[in-house]
Amino acid sequence: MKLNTKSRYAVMALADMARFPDNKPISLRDISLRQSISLLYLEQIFLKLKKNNLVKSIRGINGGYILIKNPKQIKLSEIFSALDENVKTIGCKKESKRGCNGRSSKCITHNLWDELDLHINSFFENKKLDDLIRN
Amino acid sequence: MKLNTKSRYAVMALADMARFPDNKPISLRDISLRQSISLLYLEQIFLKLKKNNLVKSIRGINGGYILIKNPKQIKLSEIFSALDENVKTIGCKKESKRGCNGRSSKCITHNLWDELDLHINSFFENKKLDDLIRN
DNA sequence: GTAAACTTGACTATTTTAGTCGGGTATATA
DNA sequence: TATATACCCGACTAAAATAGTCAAGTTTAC
Repeated sequence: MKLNTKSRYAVMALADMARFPDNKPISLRDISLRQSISLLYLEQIFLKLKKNNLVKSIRGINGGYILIKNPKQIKLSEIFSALDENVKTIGCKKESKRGCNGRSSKCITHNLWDELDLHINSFFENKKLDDLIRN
Repeated sequence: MKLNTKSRYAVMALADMARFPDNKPISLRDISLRQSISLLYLEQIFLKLKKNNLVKSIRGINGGYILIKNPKQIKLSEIFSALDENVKTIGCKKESKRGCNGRSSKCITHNLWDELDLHINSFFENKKLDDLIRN
């Protein structure tokens, strides 16, 4: 069970940005160097973050990205959903409207995964970006 | 973020078994049919469950597997660790003794993943096989 | 003795992951 | 106004993981 690198790097990168409270644009190049994340990969990640209104971009020299919201208000769950991460952590195979695993009814473990899902989502709902940088 | 099928099927299969309180051996063929899981795949899974003392096997005709412990006492965490599922849900890349992502110190998100890990593990520690079949 | 059922290791197609590549466009500053 | 910096975007790909299958057993109840 693993979260993918895109999500992890997104959190890392945004946490990196959150450390600088002034509103200057921060370039991906700087984040790349500080956090040891491939620049090209960061670009991919930030396009999604931008599309989902977590950051805004300033083009050109001295450009970069700026956090749109206050780190105290950015939930980790927002970051994951910006990256199309499965909000559902697990699911039954070939789940149709009512069935699991190709059967016609809910499988024996169906409610379990729903519960786990809630459990994990609530963790990410309650955790803010700002929580990461105060340690 | 997904749990793999081996883990899911293991829980399904054991929950299936737990529904029959008498101590008769239950064949993988029956579980396979009831839960729509490939027989060959179940065999692979049950070898691990056996090695880790969650079930015992009876060979020959009318054979099958028997739960060793009471379903009230079987934690889901035991099942996952029997299948070598990463107990750690997430980790930093190239983590060395003290560093993450190839750096010389803990990364900015390190503690976050540790916390998430605890959060998820406690869910599986507290959930018993028996909880699944009383619904 | 034979069929049901467990045992074991090796193999493999498919999918996902974790990126890279190439070719843009916008803009601050010299 | 030239140019370097930095964002923009879709397509591509090597490697790893996943989700199984296959072959060739052994054991034991009937």
